[in-house]
Amino acid sequence: MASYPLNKSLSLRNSSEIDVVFKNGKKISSNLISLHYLNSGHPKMRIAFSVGKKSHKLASTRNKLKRLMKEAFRLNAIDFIEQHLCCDFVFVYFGSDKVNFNDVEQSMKSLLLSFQTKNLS
RNA sequence: UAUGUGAAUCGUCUUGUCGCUAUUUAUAGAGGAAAGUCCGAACACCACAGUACAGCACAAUGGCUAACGGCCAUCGGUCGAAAGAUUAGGAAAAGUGCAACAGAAAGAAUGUACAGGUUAUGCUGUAGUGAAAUCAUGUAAACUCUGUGCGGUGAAAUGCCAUGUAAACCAGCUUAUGAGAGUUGUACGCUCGAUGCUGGAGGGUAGGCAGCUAGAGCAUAUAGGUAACUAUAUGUCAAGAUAAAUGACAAGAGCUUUUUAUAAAGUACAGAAUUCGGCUUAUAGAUUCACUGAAAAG
Repeated sequence: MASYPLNKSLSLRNSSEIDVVFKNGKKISSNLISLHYLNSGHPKMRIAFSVGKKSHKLASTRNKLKRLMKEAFRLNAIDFIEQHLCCDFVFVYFGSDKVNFNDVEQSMKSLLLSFQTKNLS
């Protein structure tokens, strides 16, 4: 199974830029995850993952959910990355604490699909 | 033996595929609590830290430690049949406050009954309530007193680089006879000192590097000590991220529960953020050692 590496250069790190995405960007959501995105004019696309502190109090569960999202994105986003979009993406998880990887992956797939169709039309 | 008590340890593992972070490109990569941020330090800056008051903490005796409000030992109190557990354990003849219920009354009080005594009252004794009833007593996890200790801030410290017209503009006040600033609550003292303070209107940054992982380090052995702990020798280097790496999937094994040897379900608490020593709280399950001998059973 081929997949695309997801390293430090692709991640969106600056907190103020993430705030900008939340404020001015558009939003799509599936059953577990929502995606905020903004055409930023930055040469590379950049991605961040976020889990709310209010809904998930323990740091370890937040950590786990972020990793699950990351993995789901990494395994399913090959076509997505090859388009070389100049966008910033922020994925926000709002589901419950107890999920397995398959659920997250399904949700991520449907989210990416809906983004594609919206973007093409 | 079960049960009980105490101390200590572990807290899933292996293989494959795909990935993440660091850099030496080959290796390494989350805990016993990484948590709470409750104490004590290292380190940094402010007079390498001053004085007085205020404030805070602690409190049997002896020891350990870099230090402590921590730990160890012993004595006393309380609980337990025992092994053991637990203990904010100085002072009430300096003063103030408080003392449920009961009781006339818990101190600006002194009632009732009986007896004694007296001309009579005051007075004396006994009874009853209560933990305590008259030179009161108890209480300091009430104020207080005594003794001892304590300067502040906290890696968002601090230093350097970059960016920004940034010492821009307007009004008022003040000023080397000292404005004002400096990290102790107040007063003093000390240091710096005109690039000052207040208001208005307007604009911009909030990024990087160091600090940042060799340390009161870890393991083993020997010696001293009842112990906490200390000394010596040998070996060893073991995460360094910053919207924050340490992951996902598949297969197998282990453990627990249910069950019919198949099989099914479960496998805690929880995620480093400058670094150490403690305390407190959360925790499925497993292991080892020492000790006790009440009731009940053999």
